[in-house]
Amino acid sequence: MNYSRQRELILKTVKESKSHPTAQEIYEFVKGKSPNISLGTVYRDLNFLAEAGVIRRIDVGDKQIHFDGDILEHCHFVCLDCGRIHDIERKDFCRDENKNLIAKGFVPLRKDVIIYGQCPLCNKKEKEN
Amino acid sequence: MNYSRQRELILKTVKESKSHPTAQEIYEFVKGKSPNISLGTVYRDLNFLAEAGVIRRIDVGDKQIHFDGDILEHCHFVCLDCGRIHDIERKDFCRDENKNLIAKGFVPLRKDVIIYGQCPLCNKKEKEN
DNA sequence: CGATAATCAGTAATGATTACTATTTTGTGG
DNA sequence: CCACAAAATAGTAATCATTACTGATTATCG
Repeated sequence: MNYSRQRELILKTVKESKSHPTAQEIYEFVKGKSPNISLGTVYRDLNFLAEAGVIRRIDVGDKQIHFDGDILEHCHFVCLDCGRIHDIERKDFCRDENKNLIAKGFVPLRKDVIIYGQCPLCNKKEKEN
Repeated sequence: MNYSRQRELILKTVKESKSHPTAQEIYEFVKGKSPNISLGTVYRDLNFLAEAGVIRRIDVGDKQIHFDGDILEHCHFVCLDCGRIHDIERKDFCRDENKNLIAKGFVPLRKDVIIYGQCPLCNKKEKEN
């Protein structure tokens, strides 16, 4: 039991892209291969795939959600000038963090680390039921 | 030269809050002290203060921007059940990361690290001009 | 005071995302 | 091969946080 034709196309597009595209950008690309695809379908399928864990959502605070086909652990560097999202390897981030980045020409200014999961209160509640 | 009365009130509200409130929540709170304040003013002043670096924006992907009066380096833990944003100390995050968190009852599932700054290309361009 | 700039309230506009509905596609069991 | 139920889709309308705009108000500083 595989994904539908459209969903497969959207998945392939995200997986093959290196640019962390938005839903709109993915829509514009897949329209070339499946001209009457709808934007709603792109959103629905992207959410489906993200929920299934085969792609990853990236929220960098530029009003649009970006998508990443690489679900292996890595960080992102967002350029405040051009807006591009660069992939950062784990080893270039933790321990002497900025050193490696700066050596590659990046100028890090600010960092956001967000962990998602279940908080102690909700975990306790769940265990009790 | 200080901030205006409204701006001061909004700053104080964010600084004294521990709950990482949204613009709407801040608006509702300050309305109690300055009843005819406008939502637009709250947004404008929050953006002004964030731009000035005295408060911090947090984008956790729940459609609303949250604000944090604590600008010292720390991470955030977002509960996928209740949506609450918990502060995480730096030392509880890096090195044996999850160990400390789990010991406190957190169940970490996913982590997003985003670094903001200038990318090598834009830095090069800037230097050339 | 008085001119000038900053700030504001209130409301309208924006734009990414989601919801909805009628139609089409798909898969399954006979 | 076919009928039929479930899933997916196109196209459009609705949502809703945020921003833009406008005319009025307030602060600043000579």
